[in-house]
Amino acid sequence: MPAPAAPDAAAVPLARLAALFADGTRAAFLLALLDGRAWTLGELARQAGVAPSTASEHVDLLVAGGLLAQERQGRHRYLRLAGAHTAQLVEDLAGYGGPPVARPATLRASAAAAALARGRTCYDHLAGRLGVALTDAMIERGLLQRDTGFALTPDGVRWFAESLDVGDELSGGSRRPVARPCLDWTERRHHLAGAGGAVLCDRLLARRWVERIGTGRAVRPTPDGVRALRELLGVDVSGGPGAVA
Amino acid sequence: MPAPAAPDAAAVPLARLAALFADGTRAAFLLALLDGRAWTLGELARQAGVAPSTASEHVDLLVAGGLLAQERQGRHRYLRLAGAHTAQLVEDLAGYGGPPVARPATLRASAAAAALARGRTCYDHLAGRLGVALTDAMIERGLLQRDTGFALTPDGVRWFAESLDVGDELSGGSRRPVARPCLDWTERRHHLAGAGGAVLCDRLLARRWVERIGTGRAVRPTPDGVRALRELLGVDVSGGPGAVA
DNA sequence: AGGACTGTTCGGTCCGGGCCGAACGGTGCC
DNA sequence: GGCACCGTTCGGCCCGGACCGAACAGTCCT
Repeated sequence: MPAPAAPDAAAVPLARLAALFADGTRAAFLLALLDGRAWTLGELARQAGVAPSTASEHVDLLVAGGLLAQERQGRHRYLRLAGAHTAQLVEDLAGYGGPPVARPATLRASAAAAALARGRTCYDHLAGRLGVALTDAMIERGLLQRDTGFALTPDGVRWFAESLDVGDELSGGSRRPVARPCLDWTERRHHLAGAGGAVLCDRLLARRWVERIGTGRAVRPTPDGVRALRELLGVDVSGGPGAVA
Repeated sequence: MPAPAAPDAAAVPLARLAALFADGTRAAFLLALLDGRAWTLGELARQAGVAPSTASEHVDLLVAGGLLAQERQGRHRYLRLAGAHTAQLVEDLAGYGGPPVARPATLRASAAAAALARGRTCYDHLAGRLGVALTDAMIERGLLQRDTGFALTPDGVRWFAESLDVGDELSGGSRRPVARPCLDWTERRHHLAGAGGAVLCDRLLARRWVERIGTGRAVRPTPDGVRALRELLGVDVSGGPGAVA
């Protein structure tokens, strides 16, 4: 009946897990990776402002701790969050503001989350159901190939040029891959990232086929956009009943 | 458009928060406090196996970090989690097992959570809807007073003696307070703790008016218990439709 | 008043770990 | 093959912080 003398055995694992977050550099890595992209080690190091050697050690810890998944491609080491569960935990910690202050109206919060699930930007491209729908449509129409990592087909390059007035941005001038898959936390599916994904997002925003909601990452297709995308890709991005205010 | 050179400003606060969890002793404190009781500093120190001076410093950090709330009473320093939001975060971290392995059947998990919300032991007394219902009933019938901190009325002492065969366990022989409020995370309301809460839980279990479900903290009233508690306190603890397997 | 007990402060020790630079190995490109 | 680039390993530095014991302050009980 008195206090159990055995210190809770779960304490050590908890502390070990928390220690992975308890460093500014690692926290910066995790927050950066929250966008769902796979970053290279060098990108992470630059983002956090540390030497590559330092970043390498941090990444080792995060991978060993199960928070990050890695994929080596040639001389690059791509890192991404280990899964949606991990992203959730990062967001929980990052979003913790302390309990005493009035909680931000649960209704508003869940509405905001739903908006993000429908459509949002992920770094510089489109994600959420909108991003996945566009990617699926491009694959279906032979504009995009889904081997290991996405690849734009010749038809795809032509489509970008003719339908979206894209010039030489996709001719490989930059070092950045033209098409790369990006895993979506809400959809748990891949969508188009890379230079192609970025230029797609850029053009859709420029033509006001997609517009930002408020100041955050959430976006939604406009009526014009719904029409145009149905024409161009045969896809319905209206989001179903009740999706647009 | 390239990587933003500014390291995410949220990284430092995140790391600072995580650092509070990133120590075995502090983690043990937080896990112990997860039961919703307010512990004294000495209890926490003994539980975690550290010197009081060490515990004092840890508690300072946790309070300053907003994870713990404190209340000084005489020579005691009572500590409890700062709120339900905090408890949620502790549980999220403690329950993180890594995403790659198959999630433990969400159905089972939510069923277990529901069982805990209905009724459970909280250290040595009853919590959940069951604990709150019993406490409310005792207050309504004048057995318990709710000033600052609970107090057992003379009627309450008599009720314990006559209805539950409680002898001198409540006559202040021990140093422990007879009645103390304990905040419930699922209900966000107070229920009876202290020696009175402990003896109540003890008797109800002994008479098999309440029984444990499996090996954890979850409990449920038995059919006998539902009958007896309706008679003794005029309270319905059947838990509504579908509450009992 | 005295004694028992709870918690705090302070000094001192010690270990872990975050950081860098230098050297090295692997990969891809010309 | 040569060269640029990406990442890793290793040694070394240094700071933060976890811990204890001793001394002290405050509270409660007798």
